[in-house]
Amino acid sequence: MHRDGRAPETGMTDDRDEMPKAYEAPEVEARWYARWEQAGVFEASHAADDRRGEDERETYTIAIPPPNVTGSLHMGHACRTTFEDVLIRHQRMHGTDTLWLPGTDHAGIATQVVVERMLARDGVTRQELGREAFIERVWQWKEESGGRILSQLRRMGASCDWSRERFTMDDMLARAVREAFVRLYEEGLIYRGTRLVNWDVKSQTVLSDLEVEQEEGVEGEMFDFAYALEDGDGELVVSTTRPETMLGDTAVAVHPDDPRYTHLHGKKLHHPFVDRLVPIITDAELVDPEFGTGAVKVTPAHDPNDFATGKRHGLEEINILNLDGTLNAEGGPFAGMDRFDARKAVKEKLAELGFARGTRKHTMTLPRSQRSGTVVEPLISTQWFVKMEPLAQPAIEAVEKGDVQILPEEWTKTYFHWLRNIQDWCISRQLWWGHPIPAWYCADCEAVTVSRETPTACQGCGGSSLRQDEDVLDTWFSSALWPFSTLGWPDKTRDLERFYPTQDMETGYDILFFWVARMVMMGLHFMDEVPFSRVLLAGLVTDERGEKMSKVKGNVIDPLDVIDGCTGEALLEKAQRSGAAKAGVRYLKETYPDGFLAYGADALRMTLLSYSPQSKRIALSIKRIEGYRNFANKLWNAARYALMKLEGQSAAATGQAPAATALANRWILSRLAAAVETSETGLGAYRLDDASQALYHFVWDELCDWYLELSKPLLEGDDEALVNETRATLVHVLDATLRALHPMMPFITEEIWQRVPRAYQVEGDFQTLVLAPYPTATKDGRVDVEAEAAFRVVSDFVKAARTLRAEHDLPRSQQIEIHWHADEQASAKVLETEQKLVEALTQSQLKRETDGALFDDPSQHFKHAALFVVPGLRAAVPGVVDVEKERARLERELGKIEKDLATVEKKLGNANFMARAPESVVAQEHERKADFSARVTRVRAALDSLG
RNA sequence: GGGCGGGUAGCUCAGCGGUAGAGCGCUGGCCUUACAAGCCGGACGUCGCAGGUUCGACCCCUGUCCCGCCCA
Repeated sequence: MHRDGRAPETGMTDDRDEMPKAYEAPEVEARWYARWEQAGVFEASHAADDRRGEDERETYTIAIPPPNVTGSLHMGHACRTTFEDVLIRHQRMHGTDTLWLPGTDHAGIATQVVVERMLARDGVTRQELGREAFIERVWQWKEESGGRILSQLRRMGASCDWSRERFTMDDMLARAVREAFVRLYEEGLIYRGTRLVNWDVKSQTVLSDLEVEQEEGVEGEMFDFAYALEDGDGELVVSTTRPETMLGDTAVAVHPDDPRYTHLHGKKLHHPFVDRLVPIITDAELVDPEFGTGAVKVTPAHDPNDFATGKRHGLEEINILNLDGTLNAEGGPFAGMDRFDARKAVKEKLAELGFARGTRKHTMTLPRSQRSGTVVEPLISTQWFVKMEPLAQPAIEAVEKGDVQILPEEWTKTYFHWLRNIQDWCISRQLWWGHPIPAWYCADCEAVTVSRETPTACQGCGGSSLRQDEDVLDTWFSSALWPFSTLGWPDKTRDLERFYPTQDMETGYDILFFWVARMVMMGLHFMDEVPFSRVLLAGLVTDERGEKMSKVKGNVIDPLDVIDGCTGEALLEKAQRSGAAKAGVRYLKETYPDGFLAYGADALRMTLLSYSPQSKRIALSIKRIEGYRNFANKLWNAARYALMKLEGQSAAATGQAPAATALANRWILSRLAAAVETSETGLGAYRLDDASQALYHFVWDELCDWYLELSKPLLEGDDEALVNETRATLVHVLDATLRALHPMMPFITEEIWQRVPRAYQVEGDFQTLVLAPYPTATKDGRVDVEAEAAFRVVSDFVKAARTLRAEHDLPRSQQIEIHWHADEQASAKVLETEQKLVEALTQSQLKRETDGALFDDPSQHFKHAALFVVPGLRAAVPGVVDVEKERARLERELGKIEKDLATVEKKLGNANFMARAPESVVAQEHERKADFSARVTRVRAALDSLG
């Protein structure tokens, strides 16, 4: 803050040439996206472009993981969007024809629920409205508010090709879905079957195995009850966590070798509520004699294990449930009751009849619907399935052969494991909103007609009373086709030809099965080619404690809140509105009492990039975002400085490293080369953390902390050639840095770049950084080993002098004299040449001493001198020292060096080490030993001479 | 029960056979005309525990204890 009470200079100005002292992200970011989009710079080549001549550019394509159309941006999206945008922008700047294809997913259940809820407010149910009108209504909703998330992606800076935006319910994609369904059906890979499926009672639809989540560690209750033997002689006690299912019991199983029950084999039990005899069967697979009573009730229609048992023994499957979770007529006296009420009633009734045998606590796993959260009921139903095994095999091979690479690699195992144990995929859903199943049933015969177009006649009997299947397809079925359906498949379009297969698929590991694996299968099946060559899996974004973000916990951080800022009150209000629990609200209040400042999209992007992709968890820390906001400000101010120095001068960036003779200029170009190199390697290997860190470190620690400071004395000098060279270097390094950083921080870099004087042009009329060439280590930087070594002499010297100043409380305002002596010619030369720079950075006058002996007994020659020793150099600052302080300082330093020396000596004294360690390692240790002992000698001499 | 990760500075996390790192936090000094959202310094680690391999282990192997996730 401004402590002198001056008015802040940070206000927005109309004049954009005026750069405010502090960077204002919201103001800048608001301006750029629309300009980019209008100029069409994000668009990939179109068919029309081909006619202008051969477009020989390589292509690079990412199909966006389509977010739910009902959704709004959360941190997971923000994270993926950033990663993808960085990859895309980077490729684009390399001149590649890049396509980032955006769109949304129709999200069957979620969307239907949203619209039903709206209808409920008007007191209407979807059933009252009717199917057609309801779907009409969903479309209307989609048009009005469905695209919110897409505008939020824009706010993140996502450089998608909006001219190719898709929606999984578009006609084009619907056609692809029908085509895929019919083909798979014709190939025998889609079939209709009666199976035990997962039923979501609340949403009233079947779910695939993947949509069922197992809630572990639930405190439940094990209930024991007895079945009376038919012949009236004794009973058999069974246990269950779901007493109501006993109404569907069609057997009780015991282990064939269990001596306790041998006498019961083949006997029958009397069912207390329904008119049925329940046989006692023996089954070694189902029954664990150690568990409970060793007798297991069997309900084939409502439990997967019992279902299998039923098949083995030819048991009757009795469904006791209605689709809404109430008991049907099979429930006898309990018919019509809700499943949970029935559970209670059954227990009570059994107790009444004297069959209850007690309860005990039992920890269990509950299957819950991923969508509605309700407990899923297994029940028997006729549904459509995809036969997975034949599809899975090629998908396994694709990864084995390396046609698809999964990163981080450890996920490969998980991928294989799932595909090798794959179950058939239930794809029908009892919803209204979704792709209708292209199957028709005949009123006159048993035949099913599956067809691309609405059929007029039954394929079986030729009759015309056809009724279409009322179900729709699992949303993931259409998503599985996404990489090619979005490009026009089944037509052989120009885009399909040019952009399929895509290169990278970047998404959260949580949908590796849901989506990634299925896309690989479908891509291989329909296109004969993998849909993408790399799968990049990102971790889960959690709060800073590492806990999953959830509305109830109140720890959801909305990306837009950290981008544009949000007050503490607004934050609390939002959390409460979306159903945060008390503890959640408290957490929020304590953790972010003041809400969030407007950190900007660039800062959020850099933050997300900084986390290692190896980690399964990204514990997002606001402090870290703040750090990158500060980084943006740093960059801004570095630019302000550079542009100020360049104002009115002719220096301009050429897109090429200028010739440089001065050490500082040579050094920064060499560091630039290193930074670009590291960044490029990171980008290529999907180590965006390494890439962003390299540039961050370059900008802050090298460009700002050293180069800009060094440039000050250089630019103030009177050697005109040197001044020009420095200006040229300054403008070039700034320009190259902005280009390097642009994929990560698109907004601020563009804003600055527009003001950088440039002598090169970007193709097209609109001069934008989006299309500027990405820097390379060889063109924009220049590796200069010699300069780096020389620079190390300067920086070691400067740092030692600064430390000395700090330790002796020598204020900056106090000029000091530094007498120095170099033991090596090289160091001496560097210090001589760079004397002015060193003097400027240390606020001192340097005096070279040619006689090294002076430093053997320094106090004889330098009165009250503070001393420092750096590799190859010794120095004394006379007249500043408190003898005791200096002694303490030197002793500390001596201690450190001696410790290092001891370690090295021990190593070199080890015969085994000398005999077996590689030569280079031994040589290195020798070198270190020489260095350490030289320094020890010198510091000792300094200490001794203190007297 | 099977599988996969993780346990490194106060916090969040990199590193992974040859001198333990970053950011934040802590701390001392600075309003130095690019930046106090900053500058110049400093302190802080038996790298979960126990064995083993190796000249040398935070890193490889074995066991073990915690924590998380996925699958049954």
